[in-house]
Amino acid sequence: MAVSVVLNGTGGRKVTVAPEKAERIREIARELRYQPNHVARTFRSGRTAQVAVVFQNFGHFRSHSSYRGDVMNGVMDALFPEGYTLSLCPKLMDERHPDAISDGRFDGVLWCRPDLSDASATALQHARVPVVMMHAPAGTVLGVPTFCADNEGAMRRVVAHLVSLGHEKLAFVIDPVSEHSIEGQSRAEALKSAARRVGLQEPDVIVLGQDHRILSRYAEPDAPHTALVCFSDELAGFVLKSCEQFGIDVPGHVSVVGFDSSPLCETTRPRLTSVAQPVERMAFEATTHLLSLIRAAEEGKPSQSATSTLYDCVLDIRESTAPPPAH
Amino acid sequence: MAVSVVLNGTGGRKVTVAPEKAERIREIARELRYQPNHVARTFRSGRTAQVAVVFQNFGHFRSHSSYRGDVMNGVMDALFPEGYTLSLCPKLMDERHPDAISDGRFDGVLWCRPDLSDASATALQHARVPVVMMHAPAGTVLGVPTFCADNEGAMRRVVAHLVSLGHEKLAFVIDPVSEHSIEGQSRAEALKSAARRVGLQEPDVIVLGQDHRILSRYAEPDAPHTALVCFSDELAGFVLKSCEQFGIDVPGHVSVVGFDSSPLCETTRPRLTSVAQPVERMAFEATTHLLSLIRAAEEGKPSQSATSTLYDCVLDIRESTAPPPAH
DNA sequence: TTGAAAGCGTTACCAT
DNA sequence: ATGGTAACGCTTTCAA
Repeated sequence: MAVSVVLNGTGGRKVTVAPEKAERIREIARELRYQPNHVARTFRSGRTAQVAVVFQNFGHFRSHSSYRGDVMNGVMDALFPEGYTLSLCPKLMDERHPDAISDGRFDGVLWCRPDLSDASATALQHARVPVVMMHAPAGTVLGVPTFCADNEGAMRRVVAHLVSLGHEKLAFVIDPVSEHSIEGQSRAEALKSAARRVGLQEPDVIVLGQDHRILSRYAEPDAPHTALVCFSDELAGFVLKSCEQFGIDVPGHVSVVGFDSSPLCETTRPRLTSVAQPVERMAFEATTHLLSLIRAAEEGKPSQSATSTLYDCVLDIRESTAPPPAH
Repeated sequence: MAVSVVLNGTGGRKVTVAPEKAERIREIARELRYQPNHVARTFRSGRTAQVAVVFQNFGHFRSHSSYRGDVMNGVMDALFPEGYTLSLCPKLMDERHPDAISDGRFDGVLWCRPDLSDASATALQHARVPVVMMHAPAGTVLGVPTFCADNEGAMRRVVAHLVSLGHEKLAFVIDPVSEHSIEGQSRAEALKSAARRVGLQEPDVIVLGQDHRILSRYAEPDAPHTALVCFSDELAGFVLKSCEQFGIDVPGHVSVVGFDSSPLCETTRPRLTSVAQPVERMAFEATTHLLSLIRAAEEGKPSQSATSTLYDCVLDIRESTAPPPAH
């Protein structure tokens, strides 16, 4: 009816309403406290103006990590000025409902969860809405653009720093959960390849579960490694704590490097040297790209081939790295 | 049709379908990659299974404060197991669209934004969905339940701590934005009343904008106050920085107390004594209550009178408080 | 310029 | 047991 035209400015822009009638409509609407029903409009138009964000390791982000906050800041900065709503949906977080992606609720999905199962991968690939991934290398899922830290470059910087201090025997430390994630594999490989580049022996990969006794040997002069490069700051934090318990001096006996350069790094003793990914910027640009894909899809444009973007990481050098012990 | 019954288990539970037909339906659905349209179901049922959270001072939460993360953790812990989706909506964050609350998209709203304008207050009161507020004293908006820190109790603890150290001249420090918020007023009043209780002179209220020169006098022996109780950790952090610039020793010349006991408190020099609110628990319980209101409304139960819950705060004593300087 | 009608996908109800 | 029909609120198209 005319009401729709007057109040919501729609109506194929071919319809005009007499000014006085329009005024009367507005008045009555005010009187009745009329609110256009957003769900009905969404239903009719097929446009939800809503974007979902899916996080990895959901429970883990209760820690002091600022990761989730950084992602959300970037996402909101991209979404809100464009009028999009951000949605965190339990079904999407749960591996068991992978095709909730395409249930019509979301115009697009930002998938920050490289630990994907086969079912999720299939669902992502067949999603009826645009999807963008963070923290996954190019081509992880066919047709899905990726925004990822340059793990190779990051590990080259880590190795350069450690080598400049005199280290030769490195190890990569990872937790059993992340071990099988794409990002975990990618960082482990990147460290190995960076070490190879400078002629170092290949770093070992240490999977560190509940039992940290393996760390106890690092006080001894014949320790197998003098520097531990950790998958995350959180893990590095646990390593520091265990070292303290075992009477191992960091960085005197062994150097420790984290990943993310979160606020946690400033609170540990010693303060933690760590790789900084520009998480907020990655999230912002990934989301912006997602919006452009959404608009293209709405205008019926053919989907372009998937792009992939790598982000340079810097090494924030703090106090947990130093020359290895002299023999 | 039968399809609805078979695939979505609905259909007034009076309808039955022959097993073989049901199987055929399922098969075809699989073949077509059929996905029930969630928007249509929402439209039809009027139930969105979506709850909105509205934050205060949106821009401010880019800081190291863990506030927003704490709230979100509590909210998600309450929502996700019940299958509700969390939504952050730019319209709700924006004062100009207050009645987006009732546009049908949300089954309920958690309003963490005591800095409300008159328009928002009216919108909250007339909302067609249940609303719950955090950080606002009882009765802030008629009919809206509140979940709030016990500012009175918190300030009594702060005063007790400072008095035990020997302080007599206190001030409340607040930024110009928070000054007019309900929570700002409430904490200022709470400090005054706590001081009065123990026979201290009434604390001054210092509104601290960009210009911190007013702090320079605290190095002098006749400084008007020996302890500054700040509205937030963030503000306290700025105070610490300015003090350092002016050569004022904290806690030697003046003691500083924050509010929130966020991770920031561990990173400042000296580490910041601060009041801890159980933000995550508050958010969890507020959200749980919201869900119960939503269910009651769905079942057509009359709305109960609004409850209000106060949360005990503890004082985390760190390094920024000490006895006042001897004259 | 205005009004009437169809349809989006789902589900509840009521005839068969 | 089965399947047809109407309705949710909105927007667009078409006819008056």
